[in-house]
Amino acid sequence: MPELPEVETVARDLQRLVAGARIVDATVHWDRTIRHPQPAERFAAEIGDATIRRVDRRAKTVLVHLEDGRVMTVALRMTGALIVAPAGTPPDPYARVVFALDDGRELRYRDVRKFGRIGLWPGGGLRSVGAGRGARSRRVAEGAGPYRIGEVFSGHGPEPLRRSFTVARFAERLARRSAKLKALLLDQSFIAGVGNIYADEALWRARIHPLRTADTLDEREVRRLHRAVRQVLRDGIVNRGSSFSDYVGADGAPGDNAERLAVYRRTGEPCLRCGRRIERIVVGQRSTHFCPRCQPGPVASDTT
DNA sequence: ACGCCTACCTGCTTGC
DNA sequence: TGCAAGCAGGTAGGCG
Repeated sequence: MPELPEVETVARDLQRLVAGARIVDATVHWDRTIRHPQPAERFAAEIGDATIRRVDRRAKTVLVHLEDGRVMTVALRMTGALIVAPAGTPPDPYARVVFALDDGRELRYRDVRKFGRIGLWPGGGLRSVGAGRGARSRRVAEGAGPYRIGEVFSGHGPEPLRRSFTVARFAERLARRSAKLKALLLDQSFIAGVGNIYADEALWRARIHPLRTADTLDEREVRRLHRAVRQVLRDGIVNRGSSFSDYVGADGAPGDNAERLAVYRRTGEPCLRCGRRIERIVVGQRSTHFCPRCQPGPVASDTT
């Protein structure tokens, strides 16, 4: 999907474009886009006539805060996009939910692959977006109904761009885990917002092999990885995100970051640091790109 | 805790 | 040209 930088770009665009606008109508073209607790049939009625106060982001989810305190969450997953269309823009066959605004514009949720989900939550208590198995088992353990706010939004790891995400905190979390770094960076309960593109980019930047396990990093490597994760995400935001096929900002324009990536989808091309050809392997069923020279292999002792 | 698998969807690219 | 296989930015959930 859109990863952290793409979602951040969309949220900032929306804040600029639709904060203060009123939603006067909503049309759901694909029911399953609407997740619990609002059945799709009721969603349009529930959201109708709501004014948008503010738009921001948590992990990879766009949060649309309404004046009455309720929050609409939009998880874009793989191909979701939120686009503000000026009045008179021709309909989009991939628009799954369309919000009519009071000034004639439309806020369109477009999603070719239909993986994305939109929720509408009561005010007060929305804190963080649930991720991983932990979130569900916690709900069960507490005996709460499914999707009670607070539980739904409780499973995410730290936001990597916050000041509270320190090297020390990262080091402590890494030391407790024996998983491969690539898999760990993709785990939203470990760190929020990193996806396949930025995981590969961060590891290349830190000069660490994707198959290294978390608890084998020394202090300097942890520091490099911490810096690298933050830097690739910040660069992504500055460049308005990485576009390959579907991702666009809320203004409908693709981002500029894809052409600046060092390894992602650059298999066989020269490493920007050393010239060696970039390799592609599969880790946890995900495409993984790295430079075999700059990012030396995890084990040298197997055969010796 | 972790790895592996399937499912959810559609469209584009690649290879025969 | 046609057609099938493989691939894609994410994540939930089941099993071992």
